[in-house]
Amino acid sequence: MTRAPQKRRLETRARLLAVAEEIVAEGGYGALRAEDVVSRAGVAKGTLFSHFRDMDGLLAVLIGGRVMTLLDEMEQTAPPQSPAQICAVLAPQLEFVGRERVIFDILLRYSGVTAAQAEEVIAEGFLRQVSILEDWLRPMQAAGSIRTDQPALLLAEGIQGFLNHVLAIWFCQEHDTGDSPRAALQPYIDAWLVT
Amino acid sequence: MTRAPQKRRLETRARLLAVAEEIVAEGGYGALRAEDVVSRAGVAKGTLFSHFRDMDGLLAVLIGGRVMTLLDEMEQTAPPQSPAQICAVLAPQLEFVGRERVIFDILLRYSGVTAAQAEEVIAEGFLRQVSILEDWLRPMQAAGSIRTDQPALLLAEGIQGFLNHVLAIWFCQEHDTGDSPRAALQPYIDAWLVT
DNA sequence: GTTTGTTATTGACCGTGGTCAATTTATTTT
DNA sequence: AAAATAAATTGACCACGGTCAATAACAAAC
Repeated sequence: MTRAPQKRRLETRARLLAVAEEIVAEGGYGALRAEDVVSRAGVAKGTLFSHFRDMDGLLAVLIGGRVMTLLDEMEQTAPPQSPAQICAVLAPQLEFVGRERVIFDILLRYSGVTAAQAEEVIAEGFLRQVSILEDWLRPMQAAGSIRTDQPALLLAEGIQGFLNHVLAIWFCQEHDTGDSPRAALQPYIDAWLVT
Repeated sequence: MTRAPQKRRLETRARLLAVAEEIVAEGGYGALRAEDVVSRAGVAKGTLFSHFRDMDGLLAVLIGGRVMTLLDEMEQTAPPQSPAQICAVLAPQLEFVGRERVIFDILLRYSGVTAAQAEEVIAEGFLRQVSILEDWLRPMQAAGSIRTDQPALLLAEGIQGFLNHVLAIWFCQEHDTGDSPRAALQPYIDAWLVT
């Protein structure tokens, strides 16, 4: 039987997260150093790693939070009615993840971690994204604007796959090319949802 | 004007690679330590990093070699005639990459590095895979066994995307479930290539 | 063979992530 | 309130990847 954490611990954790966000705001996720976090937060190094398994764990929490916000916003937009609109709605996420390679890495790594372990916001986020997509696709199927020969779930998961695919490519070509990941996404979605 | 490397350098490089392969054979890619490599190879640490940018660079060469072998084998099999056969032919690759997360990570990271920089076997491998797939899909399109409304190139690239997708999922669920990544791949390929 | 210039290797050194026995702080028991 | 138990924090310590000025090995020029 594990006890509830004491107030002090929650405060420490909050301070660590706040400081981390601050550092990220200044220099991006790639600039996050353990030493910096603990010194700014006024705690010892060990404390950080008693709150988060490792730096990736901390990153996962930070990034997971952002993802959740993005999903909230996504959920509140009007449901898209066509493949093109789906791409449009997904654009903010692509933009966010496309910003830094670390984000992409962390997302991929934590995307399916059994959410049994606390703080795995990311896994939850992925599931949520699929179910949001699914909820959009089903009406479109009913309206006959996309294919109906496959379950909406599979189509939704496939879209997620394509998202990762274009992002992977995006990070490889050192984005000197003017085209955005979103532009790359379009043809896949079109072909995938085709009537 | 850069000169050709001297014999000694080539020998050192060969020794480093040989030793690295040896260590990998013993404990997997995850067990590869710089210290071990250099001590077994009888060189100083700096030498290793004068031959390879970093550990990932070394891994990329090792893994790239394997991938190339797999592609060679894939190229020599009889061209598949159906989506199911495509999955079957891709199985060895899934099996290899699915073995260790590091493999997947490295592949993803180096998959599109401008092959201008030498030793980027992996980027080459990805392009090769797409073109092999493309060469298989075109006859299938001609035979009418798969969809013809999309260019073979896009279909090939999509397949690559699904490969990565199922692998990503595979690594998340800590593969305690009995199902292989290959089984997960099938429905996507079927839906993607559907007539 | 000696000098000069280039390539290859060296290894002490540093930055950073992560650990863990010891210590301090809080909570419960008597 | 004092003693006993548990939670939270500490910081010296280690492992490992990676750097770079110094040095050795080699090749070319004389």
